[in-house]
Amino acid sequence: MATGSKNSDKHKRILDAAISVFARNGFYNSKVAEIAKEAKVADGTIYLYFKNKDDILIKLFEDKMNEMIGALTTALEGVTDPIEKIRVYIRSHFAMVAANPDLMEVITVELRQSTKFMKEYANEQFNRYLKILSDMIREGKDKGLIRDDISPGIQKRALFGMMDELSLYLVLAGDKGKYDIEQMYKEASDSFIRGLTCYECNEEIKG
Amino acid sequence: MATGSKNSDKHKRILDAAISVFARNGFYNSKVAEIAKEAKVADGTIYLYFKNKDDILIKLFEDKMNEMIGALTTALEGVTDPIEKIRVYIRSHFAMVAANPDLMEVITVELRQSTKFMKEYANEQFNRYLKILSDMIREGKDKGLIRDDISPGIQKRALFGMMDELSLYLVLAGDKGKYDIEQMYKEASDSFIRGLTCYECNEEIKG
Amino acid sequence: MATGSKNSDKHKRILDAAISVFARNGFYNSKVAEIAKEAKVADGTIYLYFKNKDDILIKLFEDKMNEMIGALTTALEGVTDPIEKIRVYIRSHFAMVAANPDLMEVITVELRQSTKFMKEYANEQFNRYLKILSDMIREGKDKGLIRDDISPGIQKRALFGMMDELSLYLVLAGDKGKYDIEQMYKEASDSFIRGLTCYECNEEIKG
Amino acid sequence: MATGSKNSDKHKRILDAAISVFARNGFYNSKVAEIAKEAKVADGTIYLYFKNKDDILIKLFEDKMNEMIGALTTALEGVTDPIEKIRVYIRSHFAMVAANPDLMEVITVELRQSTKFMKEYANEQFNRYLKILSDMIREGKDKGLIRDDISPGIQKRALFGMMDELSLYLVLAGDKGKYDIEQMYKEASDSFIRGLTCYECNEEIKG
DNA sequence: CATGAATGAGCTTTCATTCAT
DNA sequence: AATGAATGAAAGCTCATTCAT
Repeated sequence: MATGSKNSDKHKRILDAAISVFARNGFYNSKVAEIAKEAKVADGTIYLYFKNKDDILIKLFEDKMNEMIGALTTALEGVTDPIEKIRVYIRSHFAMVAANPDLMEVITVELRQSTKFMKEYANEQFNRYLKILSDMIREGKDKGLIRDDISPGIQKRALFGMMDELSLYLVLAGDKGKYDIEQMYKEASDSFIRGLTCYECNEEIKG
Repeated sequence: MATGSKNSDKHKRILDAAISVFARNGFYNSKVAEIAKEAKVADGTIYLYFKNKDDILIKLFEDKMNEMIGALTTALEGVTDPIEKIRVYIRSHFAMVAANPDLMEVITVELRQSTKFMKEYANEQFNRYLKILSDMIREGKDKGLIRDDISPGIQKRALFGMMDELSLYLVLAGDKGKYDIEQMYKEASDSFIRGLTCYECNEEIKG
Repeated sequence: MATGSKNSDKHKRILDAAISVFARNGFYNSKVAEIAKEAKVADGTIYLYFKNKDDILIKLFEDKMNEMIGALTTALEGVTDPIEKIRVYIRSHFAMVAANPDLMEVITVELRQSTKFMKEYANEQFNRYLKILSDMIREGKDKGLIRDDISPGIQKRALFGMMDELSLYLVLAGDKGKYDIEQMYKEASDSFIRGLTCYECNEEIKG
Repeated sequence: MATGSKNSDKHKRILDAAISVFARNGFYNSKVAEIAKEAKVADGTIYLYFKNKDDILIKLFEDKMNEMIGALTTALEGVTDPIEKIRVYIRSHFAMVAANPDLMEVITVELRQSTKFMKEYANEQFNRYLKILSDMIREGKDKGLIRDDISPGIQKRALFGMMDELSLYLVLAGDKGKYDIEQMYKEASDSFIRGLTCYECNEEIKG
């Protein structure tokens, strides 16, 4: 009775198993039976909680994107400086990678496939996530901290693409990678922010 | 040579068909039979030119990555300024997207799936491609044009990730996108280069 | 008896639901869960009253065949003329169709499938039903009202087959049918009886 | 090379196997794999010739109904007397039963299930078949050989229903049946025709 | 070299049935 | 007796791959 999650326990177990299995094999090489086995439920049980195999992935994205948005929103609470917000985002994204490598691998690897596959579905959450990024940049522009000639709509994607690729590297390289998260955080945030902010560099670059 | 071209004709037709089919459906939802039909060859003929379905994707990457490396190398010929080289790369990458949207969609979308799937195979070409990027950055450092505290190994991925995500947007948005390639080129190159180069911004950022 | 009615209530509800569901989908396309839902009982409850899905159909036949035999017996009470008995049967059968189209659809459609499927089971009731028909015919022969060269064993099947097919038509055509029950009754009974009885026609037919 | 039916051989083998398997188990208890095994083809081969399991049954009906219509049409060639035509039909139907008991069992048993299941499909052939019967009866009326008060639309169904049920009995009883085909033919044709024709019986029946 | 009919392993999904509550 | 979540066997169908022609 302490845990009212008697049932939803299974929902979570299936989702966790799916993350692990998808990370190991990729979505298309994963078998529903393997997820069931890892979740310690019967094959059929999965279909009590999810419409079909696709639905597992979709719900996985919706769920986890929501969590990521929540975590990011929490991390940004009390941060007022837009530039600092960008740093907080980058740090928080890398922290996610360190804490949930399997999940991040799935999101990073499968979201691409799924950008098409899920055009109709989970993109909404993804767009909400991206919007947080463009909002930070837009706010920086409004406050005069970020250059006028910056387009938040382009830079949100540039930022996400950079983070996505660096995350993929971290996740796939595992412990064998040359770079640690701290170093990546520093370099990614410094250079990206410098790119958005420096007014002095103009002549140099254009000249 | 007369017959040689007859054969490679089919090889090329299969590869071109694969690009179109993979772009339309994704690798795992594409059927060998559909590729055969689009290439106007028999199903079995494909297995005279490729070991199996995976092999089509692998060879596709090797082939096209080689072409991209060649095109980029050609574009870089005569360019000596490392900073200018980065601009040339960005311009050339966007040009590829405009000229071969299907191909770029396949590479952009499937390379992720395949980074794992193809760990043993085509990565070699991909790494050669990435190395061109880190070489440009390292050269910039050596010439004092790029900051000392920049890691070419991290920045090559940051740069590729940014370009990959912007390309994906262009490719998926099609004509409906808000941004044109020219604008993206300008903004991506300016801000990325600014991020690598500006010495003056240090205090501002750190302070 | 108070609790007895509570129980048989569920038994009846399940049977009624089964009639409606089987009529709608056919036996093999009907789901136990759908019957349960329509009977407003839990899936598992069905297995307190029936051994399995097959058993529902078997009991349905036994039950309803019994009712039909009862109804027919009642209708025949006081009728002494064997020829009139045949008329009463035909009229009573069509009346069943009009009053319980779903039930008659199930019996008419599924009994075939089930003649095999139920070879061991419910045939007993069906044979009792058929026997009423042959008894009427035999009685007619004994009384000299029906021709000597008629085989009750064949004609009981001919009669049932005719009624079965006409019922099927009525049931499937619904309101859109061209013929009404009254007309069918008249034509079916007149011609069938004529076939059994006419002595004068012999030459004509044989000649 | 004599047999150009190299391929359609398989089509026929699958259909023949389906008849035998469906007759043995009924449609819904038959497995595609069992049909494949009996036809000595691979499971997948079936799907080169038929869209799905349902389609096998549908095509089976279309095919065999066509054959039956053809056989009946041939048998009727040169027969001018409508009454004789009815006899020819009855004889020809029983002959089909004797020659192809499995097929007739499938048609007889599954056509019911399928009257619903196939509402959209093969009914066309079935209706063509029925129409031959009503045409014979109508012709008899026109020539004054069949009573005025007979409805061809009702009697075609009565006739078919009678034949269908008698066939079912023959097919299911096998050799154990009490009646032989010759006897059934005589009794079914005599009494059915008497029912349609006798003018003299009127008073007797009505009175 | 080319074909495409044939193969059959393998996967998703369904659903009758069970059993802890 | 009643429930309904959970089970897992079973089967239809797909599609990469082969091979006789």
